[in-house]
Amino acid sequence: MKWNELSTETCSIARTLSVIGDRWVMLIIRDVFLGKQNFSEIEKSIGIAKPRLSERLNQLLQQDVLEKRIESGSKRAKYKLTKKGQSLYPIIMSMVEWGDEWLTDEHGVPMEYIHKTCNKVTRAGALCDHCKKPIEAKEMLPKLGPAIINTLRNRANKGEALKDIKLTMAIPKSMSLKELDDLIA
Amino acid sequence: MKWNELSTETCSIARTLSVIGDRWVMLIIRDVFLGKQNFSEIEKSIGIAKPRLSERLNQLLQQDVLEKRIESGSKRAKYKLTKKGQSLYPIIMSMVEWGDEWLTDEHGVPMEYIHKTCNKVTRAGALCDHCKKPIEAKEMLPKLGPAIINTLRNRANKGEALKDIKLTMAIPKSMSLKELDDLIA
DNA sequence: ATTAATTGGTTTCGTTTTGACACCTTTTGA
DNA sequence: TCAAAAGGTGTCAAAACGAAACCAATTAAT
Repeated sequence: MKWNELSTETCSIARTLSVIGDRWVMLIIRDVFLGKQNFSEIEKSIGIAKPRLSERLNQLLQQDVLEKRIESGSKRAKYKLTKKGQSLYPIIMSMVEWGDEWLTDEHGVPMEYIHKTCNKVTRAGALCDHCKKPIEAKEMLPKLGPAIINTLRNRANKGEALKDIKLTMAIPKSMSLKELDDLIA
Repeated sequence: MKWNELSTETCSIARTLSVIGDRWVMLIIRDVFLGKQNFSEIEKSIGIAKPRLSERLNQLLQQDVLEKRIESGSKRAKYKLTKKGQSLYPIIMSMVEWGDEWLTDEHGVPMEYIHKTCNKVTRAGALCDHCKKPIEAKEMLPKLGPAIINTLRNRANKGEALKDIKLTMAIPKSMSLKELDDLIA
């Protein structure tokens, strides 16, 4: 698969990676969250080559993750997060969480975050939005959604064998061909 | 900055990206979560070039994210997630969440997930582990942790100007030089 | 038991992406 | 008013990449 085909996959992980699955993008987003919103601030902070930073910023503008805004009293633009960009925050925080847990050395964690709402040093947990209990892989039952069923059906109608489709898509291995067959019938 | 310097940054996001901040790694992890744990299954499912898959798998073995296990009755090894690998699940789910929200087309979401604990179709939310309320960027107050203070102090002791250190690190822009100075004193 | 197909790679090679650096124009600060 | 910094673009060599050929070990089919 090529880089630009990622965004057309019927998989939310692949689609998300088509936006942020790159060496630099998440570091840029991090900096913008931290308030570093000019070209050079970001460049110096993460040590990225200028042509690369330029490319990435334009890409993020086009994908509506960042927007360029000129504030009054200045002629220079700042890069700000759009709503879409702001909602990358849970991804950022789950990365912080994982890094804090698995990649911390004897000096302790790099940063702490105080949740102003409850005034405590907080770790963002992936909690179920219904029962508020922690979500773990083995407690989740993946179920094919409408988009993937639609894609399966289209490809089967074009004469592709179900087992070949299954091999090339992000479908739980545990799903049998019969189950898939019933779903697209 | 070069790719291999990422892991030594005093930033949990950068450190996490040194493991998963690559075109392919997260797709491999996704497949292993879905039960696709052989070389060819993964290869076919994500359409990665073989030498690349080989590289990435070895990298993940070395980083203790995956382990190679031979199950009884077979001579072929499977790639399984270690504890460290399993705890990438919140990152995966927050990516699913973002993709579902921002990159879904008219056919609806690719997959749904049922939380067996409460038996509902669930979305993983980033909730405060204290008050269980959603965490948003503007509700969080970043505070320098022990590791970053230690790094600041070391570099300042080597004669580097505080403002130059600040520029090259992931420190909130809002923090003044005076505040930093007090912290490392 | 023999053979064919599949698995899990490695090697080679041409193409693409990257980082470093020089260069340029516009904006800002002194 | 002049110098420095900001915010880029163009060039080029080095690194990373995908496609394809190849191979030994394992598994499946006969």
